[in-house]
Amino acid sequence: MSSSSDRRVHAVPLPQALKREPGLPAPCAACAARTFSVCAPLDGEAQHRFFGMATRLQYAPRKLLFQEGDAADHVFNVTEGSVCVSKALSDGRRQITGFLLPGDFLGLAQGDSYAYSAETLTETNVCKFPRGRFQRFLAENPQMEHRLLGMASNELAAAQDQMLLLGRKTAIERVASFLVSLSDRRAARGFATSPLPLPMTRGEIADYLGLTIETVSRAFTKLRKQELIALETIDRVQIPDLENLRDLALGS
Amino acid sequence: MSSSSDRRVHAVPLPQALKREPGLPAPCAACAARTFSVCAPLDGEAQHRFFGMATRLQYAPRKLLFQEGDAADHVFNVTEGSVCVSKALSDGRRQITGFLLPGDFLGLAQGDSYAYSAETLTETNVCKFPRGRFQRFLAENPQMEHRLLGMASNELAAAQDQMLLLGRKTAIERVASFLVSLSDRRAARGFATSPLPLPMTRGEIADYLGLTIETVSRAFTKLRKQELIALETIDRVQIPDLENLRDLALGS
DNA sequence: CCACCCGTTTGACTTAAGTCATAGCTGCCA
DNA sequence: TGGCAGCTATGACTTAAGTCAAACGGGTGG
Repeated sequence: MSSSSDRRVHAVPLPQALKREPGLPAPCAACAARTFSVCAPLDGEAQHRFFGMATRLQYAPRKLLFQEGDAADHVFNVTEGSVCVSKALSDGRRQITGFLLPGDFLGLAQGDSYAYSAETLTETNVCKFPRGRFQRFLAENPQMEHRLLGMASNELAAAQDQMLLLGRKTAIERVASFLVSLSDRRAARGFATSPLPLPMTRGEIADYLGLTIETVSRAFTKLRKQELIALETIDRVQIPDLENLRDLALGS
Repeated sequence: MSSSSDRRVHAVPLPQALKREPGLPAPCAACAARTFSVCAPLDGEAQHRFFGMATRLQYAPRKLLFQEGDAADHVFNVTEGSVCVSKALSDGRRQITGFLLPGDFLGLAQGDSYAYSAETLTETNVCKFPRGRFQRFLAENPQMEHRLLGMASNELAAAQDQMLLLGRKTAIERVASFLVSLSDRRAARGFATSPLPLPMTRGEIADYLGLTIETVSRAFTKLRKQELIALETIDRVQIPDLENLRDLALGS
C-alpha cells in the first residue's frame, strides 16, 4: 500500500533529488485529512521536508499508540480512522478526554512523558514524527506553529464545553451533547453524518461522559423512545432533527 | 499609581523617544508577572512595542471583564489579582472552567465572540490588547507565538486533569485536588502557599468542581476533621502535609 | 455596641445515577 | 449451524450527592 499512485496530473517529471517541484509529496496529495491537518498551511516544498520526517503507520483497532507515563518521543497526526485519548486513576477509574478524527493532532506535551494514553478505536493511519525534529521544524515554519496554536485554541474551547457537560449536565443531556458534537465535528471535516457512525463502545461513551454503561444505555433507550434518534445498528445512529437534539443538549 | 518608581537600577538615562535602550518599559520592569507571562520571551525592544499596544486596567473585585457572547475584541494578560472564567447554560447552571492567577493569559478565541465569561475575584490588574493588533504582533514575533502555544499546551493538560476530576472523582477527592492544584500553581509562580489564600467563595469552588455549596462545605469539614487541612480563616487554608492531600486527590 | 446581612455550616430528607443481577443480541469460530 | 463470548439492555435496589431548611458567625453600618 506504500508507493503506487505516485504521479500527480500536473507534476513535472524532474529528478526527485532536486525537490524543485511546487507540488505535494504523493501520499500527502492523496491524504484525505491534509486540508484540515496541522500540515494544511505548508507549501509544496515545506510539505516535502515535513513529510520527510514522517513515519506512516497503520494500526489495527484497539491498539495503543502510547500510554500515560511513556517517554513523549513522538507526535502524531491522524490521517484515517479514530483514536481515543484517556487518563486514569490508579484504582482503574478512567476518563476519556477526547475521541480523535482524521486531521486531529496528538502528542503535544510539556514535560518529557505523555500525560494521557492514546488507543485506536478502528483501523487507523497516522503520520508519526520524532518530537525533537518536529520542534525544530516548527521553529523554522512559524505558519505551522500558528496553525497549531489555532488548533490548540479550538481544543481548549472544546475542553471547556466538556467541563460544562461533566460538571453540570444530566445524563440525557450528556448523551445528546455527545451525539451532536460528534456529528458537528464530522460535518466540519466533510464526513457523512447520516447515519452517524459510533466507532466506540457504550463503555467508552460512558468513560467520556462521566457515566456508567447502564446509564448511557438507558439514555439511548430514552432518546430512541422520544424519537430524537434511531439506531440503525448499534453503532450507526440516525438523527432525524439535529436541532431538536441540540436543544436538549443545551438543557432547554 | 501609574508612573512613579520608574528607574531601573542600571537603566541608562537616554531620551525615551529613541527607544534604543535594551531595557524594558518601566511598568514591565516592575511587573511581578512578566517572567511567567506571555511577554516573557520578548526582548527590550519588542517589549516596548508590545507594551505600546497595551491598556493597563485595574478592576475592583467581582467585575466582569467580558461575558459569553460579547464581541471578542481584546485579549488580556493578568498581572495582579485573580479572575474566574465560566460558561453557563440558559437555565443558570454554571461551570467555572478556571481560576486565573497573575501571568495567565485570557481571550484566545476562534470565532468573533467569547465562548465564556471572565470576572475578577479580587482587585485585579490586567494589560488589555486589541485583538487585531495582538494578532499582527504575534505574526511578527514568532517567539511569542511559541510561548503562547506552550501556555495553551499547559492549559490543555490542566483541562484534561479537570475532566478526570469532574467525570470520575468523589466530592472529597475533588476538593483535595482543587487545593493541591491551587497550591502547586501558586508555588510555580513563586507565591506564598502557607497559608493558601482562597479568593473565591464556596459557591465558586462548587461551580468549579461540579458540586453544590453544601457538598463543598461538608468536604472542607471532613478534611478539617481528618487534619489534612486547617482553616486559619474561611479564606486561608493551612495544608500541614501537601503530599498526604495529594494522595487523597489522586484517589489512593 | 448592636443588629442585620450574607456567606457558611449542619441536619433531615430526596433523587439521579450507580451497582448488582439477569436476560437478550450479535457475530464469530468451530 | 450452533454455541460461546462479549457487548448491550433492563429491572431491582443502593448510595453519593443534591435539595430544602435552619442555625451559625463574621463583618459592616447605623
